Amino acid sequence: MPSPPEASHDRAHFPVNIGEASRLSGVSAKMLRHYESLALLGQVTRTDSGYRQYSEADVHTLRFIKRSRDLGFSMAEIAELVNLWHNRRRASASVKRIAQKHVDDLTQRIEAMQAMQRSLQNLLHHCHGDDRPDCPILDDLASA
Amino acid sequence: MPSPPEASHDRAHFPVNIGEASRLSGVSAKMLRHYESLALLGQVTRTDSGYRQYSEADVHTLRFIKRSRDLGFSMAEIAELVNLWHNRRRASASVKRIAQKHVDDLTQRIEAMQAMQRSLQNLLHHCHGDDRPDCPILDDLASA
DNA sequence: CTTGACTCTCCCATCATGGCAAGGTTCAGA
DNA sequence: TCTGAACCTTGCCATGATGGGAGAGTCAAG
Repeated sequence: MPSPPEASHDRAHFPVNIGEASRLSGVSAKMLRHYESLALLGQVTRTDSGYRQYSEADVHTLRFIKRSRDLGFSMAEIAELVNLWHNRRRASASVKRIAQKHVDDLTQRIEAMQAMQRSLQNLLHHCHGDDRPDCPILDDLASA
Repeated sequence: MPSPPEASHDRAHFPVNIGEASRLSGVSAKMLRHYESLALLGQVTRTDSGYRQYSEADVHTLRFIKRSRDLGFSMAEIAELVNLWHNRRRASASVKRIAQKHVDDLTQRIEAMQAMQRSLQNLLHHCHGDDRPDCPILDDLASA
């Protein structure tokens, strides 16, 4: 008879230890502890010997956090999003406001980087890049 | 007779203290000390009482650093660039290589951020953003 | 001499993440 | 039952570029 398999990549039986929660969520164990210290997961239960025990709901929340990080939200924003997610009386406008602000931040940062890129590509274009010392890139950095 | 004016925004007479070097270069005094600890400025001379004294050449180098930071180069890259700038036997290819790598880095980061932006704008588009709780943004974060 | 502006060094904080060390726990196999 | 591997714990330090502040010393003008 096959006893419960404990396999990492298979259906886990909950609650799970931190390593398994990490594998299931794609978040490193280090970050799991960190998120806990940021109070993103509420009370994480422990075994008698102190091991953290993650429920299926915890892992769900961790996946939510992971996805939010992948979209570039800061931990402060994610804390807000998780709260809204867990609050059935939220207004979708609150969520949209956070997301819109993040998009605006991204837009600004992208534009700043594109401006750098334009300047640099202009300089690159003028630098012959051989073994001679003359270099319009350095000239620009030194004088602009 | 007007004695030397020491004016911040006028022609300074060198060497200058850190505050004046900061104003002339646009780099904060805090960062001047930091750059010194990174050995970007060589030996900064001191008065008997320990005040730093910046030469005109130092301020020129600081402007170079400032401009490089504004273009997004890391301090490690800037250290290389400053060395090349001060080395008359440099090959412009060395400079171009650094700049090209930086442009490639920027390209990658911009693309990553644009990908985030596309996803987010798609989600924003579907969220009505009113006082009802239904929210496709949260749905996506929770399930994707 | 006093006062205010300036400077000095040192320490701490950011933000999300990784690494390491020293020690305790769990479980499977011999 | 013992042992070793694999796991977990806490705690500290590091990143990169920057800012803030404390406590003390310096300088120049009044």
